[in-house]
Amino acid sequence: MTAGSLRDDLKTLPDTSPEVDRLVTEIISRVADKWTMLLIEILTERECCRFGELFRACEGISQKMLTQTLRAMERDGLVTRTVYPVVPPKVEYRLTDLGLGLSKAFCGVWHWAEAHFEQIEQARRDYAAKAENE
Amino acid sequence: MTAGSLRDDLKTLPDTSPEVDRLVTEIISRVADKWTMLLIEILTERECCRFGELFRACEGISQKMLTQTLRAMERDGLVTRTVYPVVPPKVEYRLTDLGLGLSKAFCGVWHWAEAHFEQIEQARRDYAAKAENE
DNA sequence: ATTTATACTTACCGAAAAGAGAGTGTGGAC
DNA sequence: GTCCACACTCTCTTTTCGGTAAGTATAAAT
Repeated sequence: MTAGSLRDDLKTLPDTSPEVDRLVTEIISRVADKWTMLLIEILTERECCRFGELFRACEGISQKMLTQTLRAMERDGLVTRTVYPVVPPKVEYRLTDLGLGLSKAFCGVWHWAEAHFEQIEQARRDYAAKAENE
Repeated sequence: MTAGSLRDDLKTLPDTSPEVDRLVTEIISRVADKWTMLLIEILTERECCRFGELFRACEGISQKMLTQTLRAMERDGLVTRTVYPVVPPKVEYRLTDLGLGLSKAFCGVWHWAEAHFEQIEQARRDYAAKAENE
């Protein structure tokens, strides 16, 4: 496929109002951050997770960020948070249908990134090499 | 479609190594920011743009951010930057095939967001209302 | 001689995000 | 009585982000 024909395909997408554009952009950048995506991935695979489980699965995250990210996802209707009134506390998270839909939509980007990350790394090396020769 | 069957679909995706996971996550969060997405959209529509044109099309952006974002995109191989040695300077940007591929992959997310932003806003209202009653 | 156009680059500053690490509540095991 | 488990929550510090505004280079137009 050439750049030209691919672009023609893309051009046929429906135009949207600038207002919707802004909303959509805001939602995407809200949702397309590192931890949110990782959590969506984990919750897609595991169905239902406790806080500590997510904490261990999401290596590198701090408790603070995990709480914050989960709260934002709950607020946006992507996950449900179920608290069991027991001691020690037990809280379960799972994706809603909305969250699963997003997970599916992201698959395209995920696949693209998987298929092309070597190209990107090569581009970065080329760029660095070019910069060095100047 | 139920949550269960949708999840089953998603589960059939190939597993990837944690290393690739990290790379892919890094690339996506690199690429999924507000300005990069907007620029990809504009360049998908307009094919070829000068700096000033992008500056005007991307309302709200500062010159600094525009330069920075374009440089990052160039570094990642998403756009080409062509400098014409004339005065006043003339520089043209256009998406590479890699950039167009990303544009296409993001369409899915874009469509999802377009189709569901009202649901998200409703979820946010519900969440705010619930928080207020406590 | 001065202004204009273009595409930056640089310096500075405040705001916002994020990490580290300690603290909290409570019931049951020891 | 003490400790542990779990899911936070709070504070403090560091890092990063992003905006403003000024500066640069140069040829042509006035």
